[in-house]
Amino acid sequence: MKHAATNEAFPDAGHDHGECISAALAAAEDTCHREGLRLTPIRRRVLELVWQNHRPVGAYDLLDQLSRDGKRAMPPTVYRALEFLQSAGLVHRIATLNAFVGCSHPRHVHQCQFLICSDCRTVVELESEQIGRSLKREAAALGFQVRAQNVELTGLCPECHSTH
Amino acid sequence: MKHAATNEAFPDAGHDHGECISAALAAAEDTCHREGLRLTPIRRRVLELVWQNHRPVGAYDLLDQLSRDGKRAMPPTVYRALEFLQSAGLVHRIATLNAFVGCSHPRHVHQCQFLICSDCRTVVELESEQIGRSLKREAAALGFQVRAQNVELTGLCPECHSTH
DNA sequence: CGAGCCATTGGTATAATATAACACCTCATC
DNA sequence: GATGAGGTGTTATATTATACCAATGGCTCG
Repeated sequence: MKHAATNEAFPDAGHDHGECISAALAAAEDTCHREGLRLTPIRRRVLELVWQNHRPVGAYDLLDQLSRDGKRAMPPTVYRALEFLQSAGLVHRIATLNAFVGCSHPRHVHQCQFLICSDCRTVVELESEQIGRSLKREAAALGFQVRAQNVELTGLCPECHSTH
Repeated sequence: MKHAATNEAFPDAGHDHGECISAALAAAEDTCHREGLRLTPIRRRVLELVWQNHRPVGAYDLLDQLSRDGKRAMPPTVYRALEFLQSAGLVHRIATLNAFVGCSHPRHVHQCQFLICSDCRTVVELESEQIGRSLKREAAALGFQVRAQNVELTGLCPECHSTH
């Protein structure tokens, strides 16, 4: 899941995205095997479609694309696959967009923060332990016990920022 | 907007919620007057309904309650009021719940983090400058320019935490 | 083997959330 | 008294998500 020559977090236009996809699928096989989960054809296909780029995809977009595969699919099919993939940590839901992206760090549990470019819609997963801990700490100071974090930052990615 | 004798952030069951509501409405009058915005009867009423408690309310719940006022309301009415209130900083949208809460600190612009109790559904607005800055800083390190932050932490509030 | 069980999928229907588009009204201003 | 902007009423529809039931397929355990 290398992006161009630099080690920028943001995928540049020229990166080999096929590599992103195959890495994601390999990691998924891996994870599911390790955890005794079943990466069935539908689930695998949905994951592949989610990874078609680094932008969040809506469930109904996925549905259309699945249908184009030949067998017309119904909403529950997609939502079930997405639910599985989410619970397996392979896909994240972007709540502010009602859409889904592939998880960039599927091989380990993590708390992450999303950087969402409002221009090109690219999403990058920031993985700051420090922020995760700060949030927990500040919440704990009020007696609140955090179970799940959803952090979504909207703004401009380097590319879109520089061209405006 | 005092909550009981202690200075806990979490409203306890016994707090005088009428005071929360009237404080919120007063602050709204204030803000709108200062900024040249019109707090029309509908908008005021929606704000009042949003403040009926410290839990997020869905747009269609608000709609029902508005309708109970006598004049049956249609979705755009509520959504328009909510949009106005959000842009005036008087109401926040909780994306993970598709629901709305009154803003606890309407008198100044701020970045906030939501603590959402998954048990009693109470939402508290944490207002940590430090976290806001950390997020910006870490994003900036990747060349990302943050424009909006949406931070939602789900877990157990002190009350629900202690009774389980 | 075969009975029972559970996870997965297929499918219908519907729920829940949100917006587009257009008509009308009111008020401020020119 | 025309004009224009902001607000509201209303109809229709788009978008996102789930409830529910039937059928299938693989699995274990006796």
